[in-house]
Amino acid sequence: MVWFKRDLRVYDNPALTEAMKEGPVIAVYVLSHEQWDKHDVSPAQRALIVGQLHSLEKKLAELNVPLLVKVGDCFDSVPGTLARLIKEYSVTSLYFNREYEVNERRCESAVEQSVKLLGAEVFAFHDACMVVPGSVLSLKGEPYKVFSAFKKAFIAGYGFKARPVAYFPGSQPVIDVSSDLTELQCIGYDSEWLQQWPAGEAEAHDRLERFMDVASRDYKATRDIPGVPGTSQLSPYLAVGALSTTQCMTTALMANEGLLDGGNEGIACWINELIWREFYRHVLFHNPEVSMNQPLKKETDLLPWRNDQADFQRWCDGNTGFPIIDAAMKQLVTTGWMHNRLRMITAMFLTKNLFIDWRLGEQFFMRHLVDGDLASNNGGWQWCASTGVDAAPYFRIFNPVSQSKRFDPDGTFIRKFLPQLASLNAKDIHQPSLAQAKKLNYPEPMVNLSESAGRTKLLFKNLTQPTVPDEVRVG
DNA sequence: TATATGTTGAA
DNA sequence: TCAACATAT
Repeated sequence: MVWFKRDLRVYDNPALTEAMKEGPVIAVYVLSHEQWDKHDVSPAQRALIVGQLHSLEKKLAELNVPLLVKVGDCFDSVPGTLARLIKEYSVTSLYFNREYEVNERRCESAVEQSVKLLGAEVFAFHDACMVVPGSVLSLKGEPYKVFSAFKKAFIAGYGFKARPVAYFPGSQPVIDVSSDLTELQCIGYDSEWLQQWPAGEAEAHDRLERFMDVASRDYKATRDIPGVPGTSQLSPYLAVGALSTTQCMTTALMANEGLLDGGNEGIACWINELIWREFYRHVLFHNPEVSMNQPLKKETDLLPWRNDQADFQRWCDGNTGFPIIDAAMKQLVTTGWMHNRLRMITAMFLTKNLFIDWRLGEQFFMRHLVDGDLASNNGGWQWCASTGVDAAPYFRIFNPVSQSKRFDPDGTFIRKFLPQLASLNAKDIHQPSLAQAKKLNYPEPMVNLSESAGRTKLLFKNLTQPTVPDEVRVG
């Protein structure tokens, strides 16, 4: 039996390939609303998972592998559900790919125990990383805390550490079990999202192929411009496992003469992003705090993060009075996705200008992102909040207006998501005057950027060097 | 994956 | 006047 999780694909799926070597296989997927709620899985991602399960059922059927979808109450019900199936179908061994989040690891251990008690064997594989997490260590045997050092070691070891692409399994003889997705039919989800983010491995592969063309020409120049669709947009497919990072890297390497660094500028730049994803997954593997709402830099939890509901709501709703922020938040809520440059700008604004707890922003993103992934989302937020490993230095605070002028120079992106500002010229659109704002019924800026950034710098500075600030020192 | 501010020197 | 550069946060 193969237990599917966030690896909803038949190509490059080590657990599936290995299981099918040994004998007749049935596939199972267990889901629960409560677990989705607890992990803040967005409606967009729920739809993509449901769609992907339907698509997976068809792909597996071509291999004569039946898929059983079981709906349980929560994580705790997973071992029992699997145990029931193991008894019902006289299963002798369970195959699955590992996950590294704390809850997922606990769940896997519980499953392993209960399966072994039944006398069945367990075979676990790695599919979510390009190299096994825990295998990229410094000479002192410690995990890397700085991306550039991690990248160097990752590249140096890639040749002998990289997980090979799992070969495509041949179909098995027809067995006397048929697919059963009836419990999946009862799962409520909003199928509208599937229009924007169609499910299916074929869709993911198409997008990868199309992107490689664009990447090699324009990625370096356009990847930071939210008004241009210059990024791969593959993250939703990576998040549900319709595609693996190994497949992405293999494709990129083929287009770059096997070079992990250098060669084609655009492709090398994208490979760098794939390594960031890998880095954050390794960081999550080594640091359980990532899965437990705690900062990697412990001392930053002493910062007096504000818990201002009204201000937080304005950020969520895109009513901050800063066009680039507001347009970005509209993009998130309406499309389930936000451009990476904008994720940094909005996160930096929430944490450094509004000084609101990064965890509120992290959760809001998870609740709306179709590509929500704990490791990547938490990594990005802790980078922006300066609470993580290799985080942005606390004094390097983005100015949303400067960023807007630099990365959305003619206001194309702002105009798309804030049509009320469409009439403003390229100069004014980044920061409408009070008169323009009033006329267009657009909110005034909710904070003074330099004052708020200055306060945050001071709070961080006092955290690391606790001294009386100059301003209140006498003499 | 920064920004604000101040200095310098060419025009 | 302003680009180029240095520097502090």
